[in-house]
Amino acid sequence: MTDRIAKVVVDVPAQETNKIYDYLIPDQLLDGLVPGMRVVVPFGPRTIMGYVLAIHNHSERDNLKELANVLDVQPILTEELIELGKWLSEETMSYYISSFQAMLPQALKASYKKSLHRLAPIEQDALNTLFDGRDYIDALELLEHVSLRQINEAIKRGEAEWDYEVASKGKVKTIQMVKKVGTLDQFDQYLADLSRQSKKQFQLVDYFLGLEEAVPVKEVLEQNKTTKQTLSKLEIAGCITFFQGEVYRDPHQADRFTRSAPLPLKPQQKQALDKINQALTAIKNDVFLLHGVTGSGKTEVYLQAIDTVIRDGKQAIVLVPEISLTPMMVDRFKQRFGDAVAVMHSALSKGERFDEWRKVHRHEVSVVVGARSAIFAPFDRLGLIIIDEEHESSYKQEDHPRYHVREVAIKRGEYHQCPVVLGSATPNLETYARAKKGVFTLIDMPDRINDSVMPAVSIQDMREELHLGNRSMFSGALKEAIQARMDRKEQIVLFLNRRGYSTFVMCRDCGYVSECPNCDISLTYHQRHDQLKCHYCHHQEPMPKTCPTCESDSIRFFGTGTEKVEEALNQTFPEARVIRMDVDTTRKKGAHERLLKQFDNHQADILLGTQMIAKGLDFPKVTLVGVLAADGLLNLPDFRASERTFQLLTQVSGRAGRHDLLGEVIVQTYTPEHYSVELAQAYDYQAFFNQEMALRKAYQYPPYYFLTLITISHEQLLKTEEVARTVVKLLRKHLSDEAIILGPSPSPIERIKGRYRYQCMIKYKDEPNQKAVLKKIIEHYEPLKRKENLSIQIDLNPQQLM
DNA sequence: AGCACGCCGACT
DNA sequence: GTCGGCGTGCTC
Repeated sequence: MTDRIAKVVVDVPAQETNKIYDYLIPDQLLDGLVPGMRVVVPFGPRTIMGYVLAIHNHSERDNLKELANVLDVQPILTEELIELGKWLSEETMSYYISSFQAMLPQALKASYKKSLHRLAPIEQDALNTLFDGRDYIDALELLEHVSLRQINEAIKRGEAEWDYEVASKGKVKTIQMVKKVGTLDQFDQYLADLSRQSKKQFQLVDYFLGLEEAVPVKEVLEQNKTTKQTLSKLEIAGCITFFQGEVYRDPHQADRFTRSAPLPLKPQQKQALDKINQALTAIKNDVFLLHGVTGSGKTEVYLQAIDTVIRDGKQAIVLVPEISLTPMMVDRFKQRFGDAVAVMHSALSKGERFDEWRKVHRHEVSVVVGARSAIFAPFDRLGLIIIDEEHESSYKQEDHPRYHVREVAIKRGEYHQCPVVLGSATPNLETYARAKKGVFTLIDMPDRINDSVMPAVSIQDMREELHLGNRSMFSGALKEAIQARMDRKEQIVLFLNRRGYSTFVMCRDCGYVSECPNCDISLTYHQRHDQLKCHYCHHQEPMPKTCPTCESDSIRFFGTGTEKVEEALNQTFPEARVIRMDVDTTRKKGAHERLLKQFDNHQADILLGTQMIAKGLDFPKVTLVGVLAADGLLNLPDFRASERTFQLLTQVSGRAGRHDLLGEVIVQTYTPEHYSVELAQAYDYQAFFNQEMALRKAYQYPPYYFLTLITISHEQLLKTEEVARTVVKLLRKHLSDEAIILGPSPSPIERIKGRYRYQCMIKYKDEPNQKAVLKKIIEHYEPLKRKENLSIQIDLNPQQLM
């Protein structure tokens, strides 16, 4: 007997439905249905989408319903990805459906349409006339006009029924194509019948006789300067045929890339490549940490390792942080591997993303370069996974499933027995610790390939500047350095980790600070629109002219954002051309690229920006990098603050003097004696690692302890507190005595979007019970979750403690 | 998450 | 008496 039970995960993201359902496979679908396909299934009174995880020959239950339909011709998940999805759900405590959705492009999500289907004339006149010649009415439209009762009565009388339509969201783009189908005889016959005036027809016959493959109709018309009407004559004669052909929305279509050849390698690059190649030939799933300073030539090592992989007939995934997925980076891969590369990043439209994904799915490419989600590329012969800038926080997904791409990469590496390469100048502390322990293989690349030295970093103590009477945001040294670059026609990059104009607005008379009504956070002034904005819930309000409480007019801006720096730059250096780059100036599609190109063409002298300019940029004429306030990150309530500061300062310094001109870095700070500032100045990763590890050990943080962060939120403060307290109590009771449970305490931002937030943290070394306990707690609060909109979020190995 | 069922108060 | 509010339970 054939297997006819499909094991299905249904598209309902809820605790109670987070299980695998059994369906009977009807005869007509039996042929060709395989695991990994999307299906349409009846679920209660409606019809929804689901993923087939397996096909079995028996079920624990009887009275199974039948599958309604199949949405795919080919499976969209491989056996490996099905297992990976299940693992991901368990690992992150997410629903199965959420994991599978996260692994696939948006375009493969289901779209649902509910409508009323008229089967016979309806007694109820109002309802009947509403149909007005149609047989289906959309449910939303329907309910605007008639009551549910009337509809239900019609259904009961058998005059109508609900119809649930399930379709895939994304569309495959097609264009009209034409190809030759006629025989030579047919063409001859056609020519014989033509009148001598039909010049275009003769031309077209000629054209098609010399053509073997299909061509877009548009192209034929353009090339022959004719019209569809004329072309159709040949179709009627049976010489050619029209059809809809699939095409890719290719965002890089217009670009022609000159292919690049592998560059000669320096000894340290050769050594690194050799080690990776060894693992490639041995088919071993080693994890390498490529610790190489900025400019050490990591990318060329990646490129050449991938080359080996491709020549073996295998495939490679390259992950880069979203922010550094710049055209420059993409071009480098396109130049080396041409059409063998698919690119996936968030700047693509949903359709474009879908098409890049389909290239991978059909194995038309061997390399994917992309941001986080590209780790799920449906390759079947994976030979290598590379994660560049592995310390980047964007590799952790911050909503369900809360996965870290590094862990997924290692999992896939195990399955395919392929190496994973993590690259960084400032590795994540946990990664480096694993490398030192020998879990990962450490490869050092300490030298810059062009033998240039790292730029000198000088620290400016802003407290001293203040004592000297300098109340501006530029230290004397920075001001001088900027002026010098301006005089020499060189370029400058300035970095400030805060957008907007001011960080907060305060009344000098009464101390009033404008705060967001929904979030416990002060509002940021944005000069451009003269508005106060909340960066968390996007609330905005006009800037008050006088203090709302005491009506004094001494309401002032405090703190500094990029807008204010821009203004100050224009005042201090009136001749300087400044480009400001932050979320506010790059919101529009393509703005990011445009601004960078402008700067590259030296249409500006100063590039001023937030985090987004810290990575991957490489401009030959930049000889000065200024960090306006290194303390911005340092004072955040997060145990990783020092690490982030060190990483940021090092990354930013790497932007200066990468070429023949000597670079200089100036870091302004109020805490010059902080070790992450001092050691970044000395480019001493080792010392930083040692010092930070000692602190992590003393304060019981990763990598010495694992963390779990639980955030409870609710509209009422009291309820939030109460639940948080109970959660902690339950954890204390059910976890081992070795687990350290902190809290509950208000989250660093106690209220966001009108909801109070409390958190507690578990620090542990080995807690095999933890997930089961957490699951129990979640289940216990399930009713309250539905009834009062309570939310309990669990983040295993959190990267952000906010 | 929907959706049905069922129980209660507010109306013609 | 009927309409519609929402609390409860189920979905192979």
